[in-house]
Amino acid sequence: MSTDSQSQPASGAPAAPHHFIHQIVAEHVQSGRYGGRVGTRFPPEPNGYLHIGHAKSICLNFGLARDFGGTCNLRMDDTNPTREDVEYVESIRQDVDWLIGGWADDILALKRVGDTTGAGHLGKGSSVPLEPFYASDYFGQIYDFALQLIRKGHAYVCDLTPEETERYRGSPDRPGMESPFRNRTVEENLDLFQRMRAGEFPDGTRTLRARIDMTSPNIWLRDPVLYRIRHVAHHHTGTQWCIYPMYDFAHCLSDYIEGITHSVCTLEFEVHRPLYDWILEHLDLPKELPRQYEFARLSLGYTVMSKRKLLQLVQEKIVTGWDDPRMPTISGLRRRGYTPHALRHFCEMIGVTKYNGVTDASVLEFAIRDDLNRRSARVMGVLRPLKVVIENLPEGHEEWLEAVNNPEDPSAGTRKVPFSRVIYVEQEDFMEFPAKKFFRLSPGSEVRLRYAYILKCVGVVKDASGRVSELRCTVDPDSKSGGATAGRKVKATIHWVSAAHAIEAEVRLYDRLFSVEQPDSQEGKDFKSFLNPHSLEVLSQCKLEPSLREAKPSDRFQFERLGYFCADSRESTPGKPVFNRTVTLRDSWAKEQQKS
RNA sequence: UGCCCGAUGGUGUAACGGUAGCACAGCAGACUCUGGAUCUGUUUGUCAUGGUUCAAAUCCAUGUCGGGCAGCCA
Repeated sequence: MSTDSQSQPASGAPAAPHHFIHQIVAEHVQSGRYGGRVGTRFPPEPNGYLHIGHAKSICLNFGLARDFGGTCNLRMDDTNPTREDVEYVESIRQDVDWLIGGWADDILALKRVGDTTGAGHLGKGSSVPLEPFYASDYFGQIYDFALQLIRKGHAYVCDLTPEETERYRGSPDRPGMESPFRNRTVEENLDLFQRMRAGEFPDGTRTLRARIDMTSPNIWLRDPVLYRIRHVAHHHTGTQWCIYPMYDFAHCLSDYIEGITHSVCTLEFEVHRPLYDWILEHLDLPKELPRQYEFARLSLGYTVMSKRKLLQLVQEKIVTGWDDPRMPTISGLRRRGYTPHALRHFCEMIGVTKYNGVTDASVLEFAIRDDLNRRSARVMGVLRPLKVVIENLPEGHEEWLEAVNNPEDPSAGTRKVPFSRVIYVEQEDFMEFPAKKFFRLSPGSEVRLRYAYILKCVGVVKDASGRVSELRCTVDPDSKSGGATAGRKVKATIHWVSAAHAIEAEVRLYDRLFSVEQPDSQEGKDFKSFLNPHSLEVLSQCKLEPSLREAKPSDRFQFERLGYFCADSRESTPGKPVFNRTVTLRDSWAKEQQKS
């Protein structure tokens, strides 16, 4: 199969532009490097939940493997037991499965439970129990590589304290100084390193360091630490180890062990690349070496993307958890009602470069609207009810009107909605003193009730405080949808719900979490001082059409004229639904209002 | 005053020495029983200065601006 045909979407839609990493891989495949094979990996550290920035990396790594008939390993980059946890590995597994499901699940490579060789198996349709790869599965092999480096004179045990190590390292514009322990004999280094492993020394007293160049302009080449002592249990390896390899040492070797060909990471690792190569090149490694390539991480407007900051929001209970629908986490977006398809399309739209830009939040909103418009069933629900009594309808009047489920998809069919003498309409669809260009209800004006009659406002009832509490209206009996004068034009159509038939439900309106586009790059100010106080609004007495009573958790709908909503995956139950607003519909009336 | 990387409309990107294109956003209009969707049109751009070349967003030089690097974090 040609790589070209594989990289074309099946639909015949124009191919996504090939970014620079895609081009590099294409050249390698063409020239037969790595035997024409492509192996990528997605290597999160299990110290937090995945966010939409990880989604970009997932789409990149799985997409590359998919385009070239390769595989992508899901690997836990778990070399620091003090901050990692199984809760996170489970959430990562779930989020990845959800995001790539139906798109690249046959690209996902896992490994046999308990296997530590780095051999992968495709996750889909496997008959043996599989689990993600773990860098910690290679601690044995990585330890042996460390011994090899020592024997070759390329690594030494250093007794400098952390503070001293920092001092000896120098600074970016000033060379470092060599450690007094740099010239120990191979035998002494071997002995000391083995005793480090045996647990003879307390935390922080010794490290294993690469012997490179303390005067290098690249700080990461100034005898970087390869191993540190940590007498703590590891979530995956238990108490087998009290020394743990650093990222730089473990990552390139994990890539090598798994047969990764293209190791794709974000820009901040660019300066680590010489070290990645140095380690692999100073070991006796028979297989072709993996290479590292870097791209710009995603920044998205009106949110933050660092795991540290997201963790802070969770711990300080500013949000309800990692899956709070306002969070940019994959689990939060899922709970908010985002689809995997929309997220993938978003990742395709933003591209892959080495430029650190900020992606406009409207791109994400477009992606989800575009997808939900095609797929979601339309229903009617009134968020802020205003009672309407239709005076020319008899008491007890009831009829069931036909409504279209999805104008974008005729196969979705139709349903019946109940109509009666007392209905609710949206408060904001009525203005006692209509603004310019306001086409909806006002005293004496007419609107179309969606799928029903043309309604005329003939009276306004106010409560003691002067607030409009009820509308008195009449209906044009010939104007029923499909009826004699159904074609009569009125300026607006509004949604409604029959009072007698409505179900009452809680609806949560979400808005951006922050009120400025870049909350974490405001000079001298904490990102939390830019939280949007209106990021969540809970409406408890919304009136919804009765078909929604049995909505199942995670069911998605378009509430006509309002937006897309999704039954909450945690708190919604059939019979008592709770809805989250995923995103509003585009609203040109709101825009019009903002102008004035 | 170290090293590495980057710079194309408001935003994100494409163009690989040969007509600066796409998407989002914006604006204007058409259509519409969702002020949705759809359709049409449209404003706005190669960081600067030199050089190479018949021809430069693209190659070279210098400068400017932005990002990254001094964890026993990843």
